[in-house]
Amino acid sequence: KCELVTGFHCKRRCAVNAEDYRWLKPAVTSLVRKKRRPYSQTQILGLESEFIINSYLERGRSTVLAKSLNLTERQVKIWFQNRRMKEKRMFMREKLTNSKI
Amino acid sequence: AVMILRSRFLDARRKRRNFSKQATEVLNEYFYSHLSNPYPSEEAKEELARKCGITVAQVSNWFGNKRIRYKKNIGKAQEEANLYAAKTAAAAAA
DNA sequence: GTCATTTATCATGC
DNA sequence: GCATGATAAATGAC
Repeated sequence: KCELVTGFHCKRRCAVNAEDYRWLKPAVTSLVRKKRRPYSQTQILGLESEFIINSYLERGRSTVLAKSLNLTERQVKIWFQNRRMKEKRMFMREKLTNSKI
Repeated sequence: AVMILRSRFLDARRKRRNFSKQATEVLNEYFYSHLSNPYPSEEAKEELARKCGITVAQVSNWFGNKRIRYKKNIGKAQEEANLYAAKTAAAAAA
């Protein structure tokens, strides 16, 4: 049902529902999706300095951060999720380049 | 310390290099021969990465960019689509 | 929570 | 000057 409803494609998890050429159709979410807005240096710095302390948000911390950085709680939460993925990619890359040398 | 880690990560796109002609050829062949559902499995990605001499992540990046940019053109890229369609047809015939 | 994606943006190649 | 590869926000599946 996943991509029939959402227009999203996730091969690994939804291979059963992979309908031909559906990926060409505009995703339902793209009609409503919030446009990507790059964060300011001030916002990044605030988020990064918090991430240094701990990569997982403490309870209630997102509220404080969001207010001080003029972001929504959801944006702060998602930023930390993406940031953890970034950290993982950086680690994998480091490991890859080291093993090749 | 923050900026050091940051700048080191940004170096990846600062040091960006275009893929080889052969690598692009392999990726395009897969893309246009799976145009109905151009989402290679993890295994297929590894195979493509090995053939192209790039990383799996780079394969994922390429398909992500290819899908969105193909969809944006839709018609302008038909020449390329027909080219690779004919190529795979010729390969199948042989 | 992770993670494969979509989309816009960035930085570079040529 | 755009084409191209990589990254940054944002979404959805699980």
